[in-house]
Amino acid sequence: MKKYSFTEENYLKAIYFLSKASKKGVSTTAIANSLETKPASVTDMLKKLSEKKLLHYQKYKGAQLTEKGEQVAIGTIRKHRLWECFLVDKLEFGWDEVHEVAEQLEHIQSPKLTDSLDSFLGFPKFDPHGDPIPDKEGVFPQRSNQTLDHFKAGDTVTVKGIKDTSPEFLKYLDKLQVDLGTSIEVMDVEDFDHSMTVKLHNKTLSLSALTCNNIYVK
Amino acid sequence: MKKYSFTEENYLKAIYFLSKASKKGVSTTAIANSLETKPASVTDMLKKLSEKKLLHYQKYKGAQLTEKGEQVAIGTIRKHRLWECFLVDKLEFGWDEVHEVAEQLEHIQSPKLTDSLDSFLGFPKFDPHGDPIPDKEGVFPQRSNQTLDHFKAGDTVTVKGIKDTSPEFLKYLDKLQVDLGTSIEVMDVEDFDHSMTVKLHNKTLSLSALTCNNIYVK
DNA sequence: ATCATTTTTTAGACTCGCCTAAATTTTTAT
DNA sequence: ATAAAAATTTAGGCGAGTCTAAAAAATGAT
Repeated sequence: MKKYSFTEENYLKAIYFLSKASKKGVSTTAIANSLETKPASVTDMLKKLSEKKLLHYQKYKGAQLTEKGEQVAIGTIRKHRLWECFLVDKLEFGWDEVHEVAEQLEHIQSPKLTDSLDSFLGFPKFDPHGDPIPDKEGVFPQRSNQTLDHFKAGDTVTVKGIKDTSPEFLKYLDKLQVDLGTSIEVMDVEDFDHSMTVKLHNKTLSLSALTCNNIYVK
Repeated sequence: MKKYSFTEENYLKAIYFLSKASKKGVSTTAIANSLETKPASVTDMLKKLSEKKLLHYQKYKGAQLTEKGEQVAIGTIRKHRLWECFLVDKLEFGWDEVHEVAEQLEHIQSPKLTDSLDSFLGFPKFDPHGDPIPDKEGVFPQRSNQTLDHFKAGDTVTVKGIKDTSPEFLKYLDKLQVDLGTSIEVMDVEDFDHSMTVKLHNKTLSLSALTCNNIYVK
C-alpha cells in the first residue's frame, strides 16, 4: 500500500467528484476552481499524477482517473465521511461544523485506524448529510437521488440526504428542524415559482424551489 | 490562535522533551537525532522558529523554548496523548501500536476537536503508557517518577507508567502481563546485576535492572 | 595554551507545491 | 473560414523543508 500526500489525495478526490458530474475528461480550470488554486498549478500536478499512473492526462484534453487513482479517491472519501460520522455521533459536532475538520482527518494514513473507526461507529452506510460511505472495497451503498422538488401535493416523503452541504444551508435546515429521517408531507406546489408548502413536525412552512432541489428524499 | 505547521509542531515538541532532560540550551545535534534529520536542517529551522518568537536561539548556543513555544509544544503533547487514549480505549489498539498514528493525529488543528475528544474520553489524566496529559491550560497532572529499581525486597507497588514506550518493550511487558495498575511485589534483589525477582498476578518472575528502571511505580 | 576533534553554521542545491506572465492551443462567434 | 475569446500550457520563480560539502567556532586533551 503506497502512501499519497495530502495534496495528491485532494486532487484525486476533486477529480473524482468532477468526473461524476461531467463524465468525460475533467478540465484543468474545473480542478483549479474546485481546489481554489490556479490552472497552471493544476497542469503541473496532472503531469505528476499521470506519471504515477493515478490518472490519464493528455495536453489540452483534461484528466481521467485510472482505476488506481479512483481507489485512492474513494478511500479518501471513505475516511472523510467516517470521520464526519465520528464527529457528529460521538463528539456532538453539528452537521454544519464537520467539514473543515474532516478535511484534515481524511489524510491520516492508517488502514487499521480507518477500519477500526468504521467498526467503532457500527459500519455506518451514510454520513451526517446522508452521503454514502464506501466500504473497505470501495463500494458505495445506494442512496435516493430524487430531490424533494420532484414530488407533488399529497406525497409524503422522508429526508435521505442533503445535496448542498454548505454550513449556511445546513444551519437553515436546522432552523426548519429538517434532519435526516424527517418526514415531509407536500401540501401544495406553487405554479409561479415552484416553491412548496409542506408540513413537517406538525408545522406548515414554505420552501423555495432551490431548497427543495437540495433535499434528497424517498 | 495562530496555526503552526506539522514540522514546526514536531520541532517544538522535540525541543520541549530535550529541554526537560538537559535543562539548558538544547543542542542542534540533539534535535537532529531526535527528529532523524541533519544538523544543517535544524539550524535553518531554529532561525525561523526564533523569528516567530517560539524559541530563543543564539549561534552555537542551542535553543530554549519561549513561553509561547512551550505552550505550542504542550498543546501538541496534549493532542498526541488524547489520541492515544482514544485509540486504545475506543478503537482497541494495543499500547504498542498507537504511537505512529498519534504522530499524525496530533497535528490536526481544531481546538474544538481536541476539547470534545477530551470530554468524550472522560478527561483522562494519563495516556495508555501512564504519561500525563496536560489540561486545556497546559498543566500536567503529577505522576510518580520513581522507578521499580528503587524498591527493595518486601515492597509492594503498583505500576503507574512506562518510561521506555518502544513497541518492543511494550510487547515484552504484554508477555509478562505487566499493565498500568498491575500490582508488583518485590521478592528479592540480586546484588550481582541488580535484577529483581518479583511476584505479579501470582506468578514469580525475574526482571533485569534495565526493565525495572523503565517501569514507574508507586 | 595550543592543537586536534567535534559541533555548528554557511553556502549552494534539491523537491514539492504553488505563483505570475507570456505563449500556445482550442473553442466560439461571426 | 477566420478572427476573437477562452482555456491551457510553458517558463521562470518562490517558500518550506531538506540535503551535502565546506568553513568556522567551540570543546577537550595534552
